[in-house]
Amino acid sequence: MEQSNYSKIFKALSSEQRLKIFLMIYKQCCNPKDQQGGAEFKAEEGKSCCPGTRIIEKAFTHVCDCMKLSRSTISHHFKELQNAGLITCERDGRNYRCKVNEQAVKAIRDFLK
Amino acid sequence: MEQSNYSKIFKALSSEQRLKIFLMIYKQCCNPKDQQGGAEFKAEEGKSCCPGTRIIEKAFTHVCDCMKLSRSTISHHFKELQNAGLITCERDGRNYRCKVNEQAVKAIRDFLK
DNA sequence: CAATAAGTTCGATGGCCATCGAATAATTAG
DNA sequence: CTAATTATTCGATGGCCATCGAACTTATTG
Repeated sequence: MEQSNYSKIFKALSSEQRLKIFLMIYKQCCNPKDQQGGAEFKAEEGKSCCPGTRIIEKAFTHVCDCMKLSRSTISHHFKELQNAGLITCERDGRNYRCKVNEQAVKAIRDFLK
Repeated sequence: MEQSNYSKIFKALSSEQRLKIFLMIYKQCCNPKDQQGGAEFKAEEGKSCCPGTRIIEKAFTHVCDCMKLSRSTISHHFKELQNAGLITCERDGRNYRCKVNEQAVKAIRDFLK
């Protein structure tokens, strides 16, 4: 991965609020046992597959419930995370379905290797 | 390491120019074989120790030679990298002696583990 | 259809930040 | 001491960005 892509990823994670949002999603995707109380913030039965591609239903709504930011700001942060390639989101009716992008996770892990 | 420290590190690396400076120093410290032509950008004989704590002499000057930025801007970037805990610098007379902070490198490697 | 719910888009705002050149300080060489 | 070299500090500037509320769109429910 090129330097400019890394700086995009790091820029996306340089906002403390956005980092928090990303880690909420990441932990649900990759370490479902580590969730801190947010019992509902969990992939639905039958919607998850292998670790790392677990799909989060109603991600937007749950993030809104957990943070003191306006919905428009959170919408903006989701967009930035998508633009940096960190997450992928789909609309499902009125709701959001989203997952962490494994390629980006691998890139972060390979940085400084 | 706490989330707010991670966002500081990522903020420091979110500027493309600053990322480039950090990687120049990092590669000299940790992978001296990987240098791209900058033959002079190398720890002096007898000044280096174990990998990861290799000391870079005249880092500031060499970075200035390699980048199209004013010296004042580069000075600013060095300060930001220090504030984020990524590098440590000392003055040695008129020159700069600097090295990568292993603790920060470890933190980056442990992110998403 | 009407009402509610979920996200998006827009415009404004305040603040931070990358960059520069100039002035300054500190050190070394002649 | 003087001149040259090296890096810092300062003030200005232009641009980007996090945040908000309001208006809007789309989808669901009754």
